[in-house]
Amino acid sequence: MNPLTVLRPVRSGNAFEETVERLLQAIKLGVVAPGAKLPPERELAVQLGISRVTLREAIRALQDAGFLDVRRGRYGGAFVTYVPPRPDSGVLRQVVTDMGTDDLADALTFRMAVECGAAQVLAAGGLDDDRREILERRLRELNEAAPDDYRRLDTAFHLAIAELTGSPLLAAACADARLRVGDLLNAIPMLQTNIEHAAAQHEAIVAAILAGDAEAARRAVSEHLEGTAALLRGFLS
Amino acid sequence: MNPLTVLRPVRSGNAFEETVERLLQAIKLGVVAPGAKLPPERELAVQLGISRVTLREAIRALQDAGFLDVRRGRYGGAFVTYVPPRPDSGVLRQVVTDMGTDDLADALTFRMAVECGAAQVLAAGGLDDDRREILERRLRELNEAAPDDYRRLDTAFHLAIAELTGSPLLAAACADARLRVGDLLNAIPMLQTNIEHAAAQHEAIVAAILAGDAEAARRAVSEHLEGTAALLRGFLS
DNA sequence: GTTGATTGGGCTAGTGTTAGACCATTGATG
DNA sequence: CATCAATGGTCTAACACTAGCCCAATCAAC
Repeated sequence: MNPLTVLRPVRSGNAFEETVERLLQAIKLGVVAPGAKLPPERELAVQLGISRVTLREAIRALQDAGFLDVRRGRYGGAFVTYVPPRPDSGVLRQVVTDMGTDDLADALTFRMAVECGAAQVLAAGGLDDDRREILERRLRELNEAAPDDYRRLDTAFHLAIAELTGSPLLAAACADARLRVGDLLNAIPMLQTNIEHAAAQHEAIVAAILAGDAEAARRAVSEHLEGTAALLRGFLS
Repeated sequence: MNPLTVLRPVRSGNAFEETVERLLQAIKLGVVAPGAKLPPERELAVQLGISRVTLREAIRALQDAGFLDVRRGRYGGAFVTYVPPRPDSGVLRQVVTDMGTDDLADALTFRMAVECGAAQVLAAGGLDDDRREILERRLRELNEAAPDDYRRLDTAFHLAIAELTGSPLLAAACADARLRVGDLLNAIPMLQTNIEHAAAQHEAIVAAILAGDAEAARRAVSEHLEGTAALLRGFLS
């Protein structure tokens, strides 16, 4: 048992850096849509478990970097100005090289494991009617998505699988995995054939989960993610 | 997409508390065996990404609580004095109620997902000869374990599967999952039939991984963990 | 207009955390 | 028995972070 796995850093950085990273990824992932605003500072600071001062520094950094527009007064707030860049293979190559091959492989492996695990657990555990409906609604919304909303709703769909397991730890792990590949996914050009292919796979995933077939759910997610992973790995060679 | 999943706390507590928790679980899990010592403070502080002062406060707390014996001078250090209590269903009931049913279910679900995911990924990715040997050695050591070493080597075996994927993120997630159920596993009485049953399942897991059968690996881990989970859930009713 | 609720902006005092230096103790080695 | 390397013990100055408070701006409602 490698002690370095257990006795690993208890903190990944200072509170300011972690907060900037979190907010940035929330923005890039579309958790807060362009034009919408973040929760009020006082609320958000509580959610993130940090002081308002630290949160404000992070917001200030994102404002300076052009991701947010902060307005004072009632009905004010921190509004998202960032709009995802048009996917482009040049951008993708840049993002991949920025990330480093080791980190990329790590993130892809991690994502494969936790998302497959979540689908398996959800299928095996069974869903009540409310949860079935949520899952089906997410799928429907994704299928009807306008191109600009596709990434956001795709993320929402995948995260919903983890959230529906009822395990906050698992949901957090899947969210973290998604955050780590967020820039990559945003940079992948969306071809019509890819979208159709993905839609079929999404249907298969939902069908397997609703059928309570853990085996098939795992396999469907695995195949779905393998497509993305293979595409990204292609850029390493 | 639930914003609370993404905009969750960036810190789980202060550095001191997190460090105490980490060290305590490392001790309970047998990462540092009874009678052995922790790495020197200066090294350990770097590994944990904290200052020596904070680390020393944590070590002091564990010393006061009777888990460590700290000795000065060359060949000194912080020696583990803790020895796992004899498993006992009274202790188990206590641990389960202390933990709370929600946290327990969360931890078990999380563990099921990440360990199944790790086995699947490892089987699918294939192993070179060095890694095959490590996996086989862990299994052999576990099968030959004396009763007092069983838990420690069982943890080492399960963690090895995650570590062998080469994904630090995944290894960390599995270690975290294991830490969260560590107290529970330590409190489960080990019956001879259980050990034999577990041994057969461990063999099946390794066989599936070495055969590159992701499907079977996932299923074998799932069945293995389901046994423990069912036993623990029994204590909730 | 005036008001009032909501929101960001800023300040202060106190606590947590860090980096680095230096001291004290121990025990194997010569 | 003197030495010395390794280790825990302690101190300080600087920085990070927090809680709490009040101020300033905005705008819908009246």
